[in-house]
Amino acid sequence: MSKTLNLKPQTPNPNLDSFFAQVYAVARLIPRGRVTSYGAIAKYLGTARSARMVGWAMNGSFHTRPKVPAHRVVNRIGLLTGKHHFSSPTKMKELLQREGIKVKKDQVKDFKKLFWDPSVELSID
DNA sequence: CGATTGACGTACG
DNA sequence: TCGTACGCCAATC
Repeated sequence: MSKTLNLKPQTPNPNLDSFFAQVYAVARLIPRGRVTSYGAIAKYLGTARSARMVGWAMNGSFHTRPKVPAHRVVNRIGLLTGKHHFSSPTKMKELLQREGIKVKKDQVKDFKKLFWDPSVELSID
């Protein structure tokens, strides 16, 4: 094939490619009306120290299909830190409220109660 | 190519 | 208990 595969690996590390896919997969598993944190997902994937990468992966989630409920992913204190990255800074809040989650000033109410931990819900039992 | 940033979290004082 | 420092790793300047 004369057609050279000028493939520019968007992910230099093939291992990381999986990482992003896993992040999306787990995020989609978040039940409606529940939330989780970046660290929880990272920890579930075995990269607890790379919680930042989870958020970075979320950046691509918008153009990833099926769409990922990124609004259900907040930081460890239940703060909507990523709201600014949505269509509208209030979109994330409204999406959560739409699912019955009460949000007060970018803070998820009863966060601990609504917290969906993949390493627990998807537990090894 | 080097330095800085970023949707976070943990460790340390 | 609160504030600061560091680590992660990719993307951007």
